Amino acid sequence: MTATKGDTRTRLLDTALGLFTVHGVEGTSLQMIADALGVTKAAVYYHFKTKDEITEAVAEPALRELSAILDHAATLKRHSAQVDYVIDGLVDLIVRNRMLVAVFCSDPGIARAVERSLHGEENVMTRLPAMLVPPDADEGAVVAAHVALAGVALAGGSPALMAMDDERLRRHLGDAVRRLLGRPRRRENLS
Amino acid sequence: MTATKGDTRTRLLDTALGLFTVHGVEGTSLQMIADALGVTKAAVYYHFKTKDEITEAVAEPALRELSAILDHAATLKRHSAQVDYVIDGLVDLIVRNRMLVAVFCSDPGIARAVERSLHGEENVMTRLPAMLVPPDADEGAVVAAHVALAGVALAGGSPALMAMDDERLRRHLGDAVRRLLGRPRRRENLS
DNA sequence: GTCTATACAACGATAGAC
DNA sequence: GTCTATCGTTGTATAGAC
Repeated sequence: MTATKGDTRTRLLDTALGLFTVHGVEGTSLQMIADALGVTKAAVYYHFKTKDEITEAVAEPALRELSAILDHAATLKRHSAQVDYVIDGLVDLIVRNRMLVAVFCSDPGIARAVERSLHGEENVMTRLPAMLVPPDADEGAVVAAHVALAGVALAGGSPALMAMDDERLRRHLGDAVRRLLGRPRRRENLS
Repeated sequence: MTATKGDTRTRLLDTALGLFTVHGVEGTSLQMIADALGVTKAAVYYHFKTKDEITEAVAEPALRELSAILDHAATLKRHSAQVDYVIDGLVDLIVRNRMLVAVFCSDPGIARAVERSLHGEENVMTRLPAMLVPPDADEGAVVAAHVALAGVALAGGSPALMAMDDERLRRHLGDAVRRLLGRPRRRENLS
């Protein structure tokens, strides 16, 4: 909203994300952000009332995208189509934001941000697993879904896999999730 | 070593773990630990030179156990036997330390501790995935192993699965990892 | 050896002047 | 919208009492 009002605010978020990826959220002080922007700590506080608000704002676009994926999946009729859509969307989202995911997965601040996530709706982190398991799923399937979600997020940001290019990582992660959920693998056109 | 020397030191670690599980590592100050023990901040500082040293010491027993599992697995001849042993041991270790895993997975301090992990040996976090994939594994298998490890650790500490009893969680997590690695499931005697 | 007292720089955060 | 000044608290550090 408010159209093109954010200039310094946008610069601030870009700078913060850059510093976060280098030093981590905890390792980045408001002073560092202010110095990098050429302003004072108090100037930063004008745009954001708290440090948590900054990390929240940095992560928001990705979370909003995830929420949109879930919303659209919910409109699909067949459950298998829903699962396919969510898997593809989630994997793509993670791969596209690798560094961001890597930084935020190992930081308690982002966990807080996700908990009271977007627009007060029901939490994204509870909608996700619920969407991946069929309505009549047994306990094992629920655990498998949690392993798949946690694993794909953390592995996607893993330093050991940073060298792999997006396309290959996307395919491998998708395969892993589908195997875990006991679903047939689709579109095996390449390789 | 040094036999039964640690009284306050042990109490301190117990207290710290308790506070960590409630407020998180970052949310627990040395002051809180000192107050809970009825001593001064400086007294805490006598036993540990830094806060990182405390989190490291709290996590050390579990990391040492994990290292022992890898050491013993390395002595087994068949690769499949190694994988089976590591999976069972890792899953059991995680389930037994659920809260600890949950707390430490979302904290950058523990990541630092794990990095320069135990006794200067080669890192546990690099030995683990290497042990799970066969020597001639393709790229997809490597990614799957990372997903399995990250997923089982994070899912094991997930609040959504806290209600599940140890035995069932252990079985489901083991099944998930084996399915992800494309291995046949063993000992399906119960259920 | 174990602790208290005290101090310090840096942190997140606030109030108010320009 | 940005500043200076200041607050309380944090992690870290030293000196010295018992």
